[in-house]
Amino acid sequence: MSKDRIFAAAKEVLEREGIAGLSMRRIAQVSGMSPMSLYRHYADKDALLNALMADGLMAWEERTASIRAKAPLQWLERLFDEFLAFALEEPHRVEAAFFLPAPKARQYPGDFAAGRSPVIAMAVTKIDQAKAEGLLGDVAALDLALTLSALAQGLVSMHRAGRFASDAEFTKLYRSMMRNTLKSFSSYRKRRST
Amino acid sequence: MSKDRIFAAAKEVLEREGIAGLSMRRIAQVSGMSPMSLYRHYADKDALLNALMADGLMAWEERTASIRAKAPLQWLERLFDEFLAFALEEPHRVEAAFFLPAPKARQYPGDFAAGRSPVIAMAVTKIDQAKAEGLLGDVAALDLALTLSALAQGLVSMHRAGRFASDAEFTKLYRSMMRNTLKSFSSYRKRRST
DNA sequence: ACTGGATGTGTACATCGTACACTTATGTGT
DNA sequence: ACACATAAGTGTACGATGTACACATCCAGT
Repeated sequence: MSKDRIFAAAKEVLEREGIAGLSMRRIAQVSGMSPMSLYRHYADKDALLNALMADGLMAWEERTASIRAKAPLQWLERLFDEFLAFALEEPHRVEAAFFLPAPKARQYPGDFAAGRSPVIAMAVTKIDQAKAEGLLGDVAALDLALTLSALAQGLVSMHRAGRFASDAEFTKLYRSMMRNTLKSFSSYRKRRST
Repeated sequence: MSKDRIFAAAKEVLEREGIAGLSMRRIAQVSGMSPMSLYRHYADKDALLNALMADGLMAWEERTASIRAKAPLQWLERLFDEFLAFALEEPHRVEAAFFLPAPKARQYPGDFAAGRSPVIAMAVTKIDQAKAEGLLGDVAALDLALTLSALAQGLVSMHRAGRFASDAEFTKLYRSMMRNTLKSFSSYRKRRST
């Protein structure tokens, strides 16, 4: 199907020139078709971008699926390390998956509570597991999962906006922040702690 | 100076039609000048957007300056409540200030460590104060300030991307997350280097 | 009054998304 | 094998955008 050829071309352009380079005409050129032919397969540019977003999300889910860590807190650390790697290795993909205006994005709380995001669902499972083992204080699992996600995404969004002096600097900070935050929740008990 | 007229027009357009509506021609029309005359005062569109960003930042700094809370942790809570209010009341301004690709954005760690961001600097002061009062564990103040900022920004970026069912839902979650995170650091005591 | 820089403008071009009318390829029923 | 309907692909064109460039206008200092 030539729809695949178009999509492959879009991915190629995205990877090579970033989101800014993603014009219908450019994609058409790379795919070897005429610009208007894209519209036979995608309603409009947004539809194509949505497909790229879904693809980015899939790539992300595949990455997370390969995480092998039995201890729940370890798994969470690995998860966010993986997100960092994803952001550094395929920034355009991450951008498409997490930062593009996304009309069909999953919404909190409904979609997440219902487990429609496999990654968040897995994170929630791990958090519950950690709580059961007494490794985590009394926080709502979904809220904690979302907190960590928001933090990671916020850091990546800052990085993407040129807020860090270098990738190395960013990596160091991201790692330390995610770990500190996770740890701070580990020792957090609703009250009367210490 | 007609540069001011142009800038005022840009702000008006930003407020009324969002970033998407910000075209040179539209701004020119609102300012009552010809499109090309804008170039006499701003090198290009990016320069104008940069000015809008700086203005948004200024508005943010003014908002934070009005926070009256002597207890350091209270001040921090108020700070992030204010950020929420800013994001909900003037989303376009926030977008311009924090999410626009910003070539002259302040960078971590240099600019922040040097106190070039008044808000972060104040937050760091408050955190140190809280630490001195034994209200906070042993975390690097700047790192904590940045963690909280990243979290807030991540949440707002999710909201902006339509990830929450409603403003009310978002508000509830934002508040609870910021408070929980701050609280979790309050009782966090383990030692860890950056 | 003259002149030179500052300020404003009109025209034009490349690029973008995409509407629309058209041609060509493909598959189906007879 | 043929006719014909539908799918797939294309060429042309329009309106929007950023902005280069040559020109017009204005005003200060002589």
